[in-house]
Amino acid sequence: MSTSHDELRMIALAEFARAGYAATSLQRIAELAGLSKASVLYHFASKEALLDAAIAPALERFENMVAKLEHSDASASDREAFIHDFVDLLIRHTLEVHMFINQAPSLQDVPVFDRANAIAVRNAAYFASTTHSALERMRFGVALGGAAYMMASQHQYQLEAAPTIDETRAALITIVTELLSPVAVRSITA
Amino acid sequence: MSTSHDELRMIALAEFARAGYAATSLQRIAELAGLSKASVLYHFASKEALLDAAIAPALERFENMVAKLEHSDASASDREAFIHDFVDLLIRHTLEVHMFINQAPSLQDVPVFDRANAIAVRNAAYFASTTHSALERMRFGVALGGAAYMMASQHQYQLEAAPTIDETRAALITIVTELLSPVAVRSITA
DNA sequence: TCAGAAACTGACCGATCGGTCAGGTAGCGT
DNA sequence: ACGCTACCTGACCGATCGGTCAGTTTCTGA
Repeated sequence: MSTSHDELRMIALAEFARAGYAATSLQRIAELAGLSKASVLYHFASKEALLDAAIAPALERFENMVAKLEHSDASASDREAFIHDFVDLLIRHTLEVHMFINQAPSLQDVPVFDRANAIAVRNAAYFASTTHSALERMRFGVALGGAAYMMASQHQYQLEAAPTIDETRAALITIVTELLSPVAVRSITA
Repeated sequence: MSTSHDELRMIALAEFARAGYAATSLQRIAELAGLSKASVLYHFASKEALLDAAIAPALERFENMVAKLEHSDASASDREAFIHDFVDLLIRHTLEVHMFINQAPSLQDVPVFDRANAIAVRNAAYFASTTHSALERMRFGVALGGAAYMMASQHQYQLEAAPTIDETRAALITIVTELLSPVAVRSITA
């Protein structure tokens, strides 16, 4: 039925992520979909509504993850489960993550990005609350931010051999687990 | 003499970083500087030239760092020196880093961002060449990307106690050093 | 003092933006 | 065959964009 509707959502997401929300015109999306600009605005009330529809599903998933984490008993297995969910989110919603990493600050006035920012902050606040060490907090930030940035920007750094999805997933889980281990014994060789 | 010139460069950098290059109009920059739009274009031939002037210094510094690293003998002390330089760059040129992290993909057609991307890729290529492990490569990416993302986005995650510059520097150096240690012994507690 | 350079400005240009609207067209249940 | 609805369109709107230009003010060095 609403194939155009879904198609537009997917096209818009890809183009918003590739070229940026502000730099992507409705005209451009219409061309990519083989429609007129007026048709795009028939399916979505505004450009902002289109953005909302494009990233809301991933956003809700992230919201649920954080909510689950906040209501957990802070056990190691809960944290482990979160890491798996988080990495899975990065892999399955790379475009949305790309958008958030690369455009969130510029789009503070767009409501759906406000929501995304709020959840990211809640997530950061949860991890920050589990330690009093500034170093530890920074480690959390580098872990989650770095993993997200890595997925979002992977393509522009890939030289030859691109790792498979499974390799990527395994590596990210390993690295994030290392950095998020609250009292890990870390032996560093200079 | 050219106080307006430098002032415009700094204002533009701050606003480009805060709101995004595409979303920042020359009119807006002119207002912030207390000048007319035409005056802005008197000092800089175009909006793009203004962007170039704003981020070129940081870019050249990064270029020199990578060049030095490439011509080093790959000793541990060279890598250590690079890490210090890199973290220092993140701290001293936070706005430019912010711009690169958050807007590089959207601005591929702007020459100066092409240059920045090219250097980042060269940097990634150097570290990738020092190992055959996909996990190790990913660790490098998370370390450098995560540290940069952390500095660029720190402010939106800061809840109450903001760490001092020195704390931030020390923490970042520690974390990046850990992740970049090629054959580090890593003991992880589950 | 005065000429020329540097700094600055308002008015204007074509292009493009997001969004509106009146109307056309295709499919479908009856 | 009919009417209703969903889908789609070209033409148009006001606003804003980056950039140009002719002309004015301000600064400066001889």
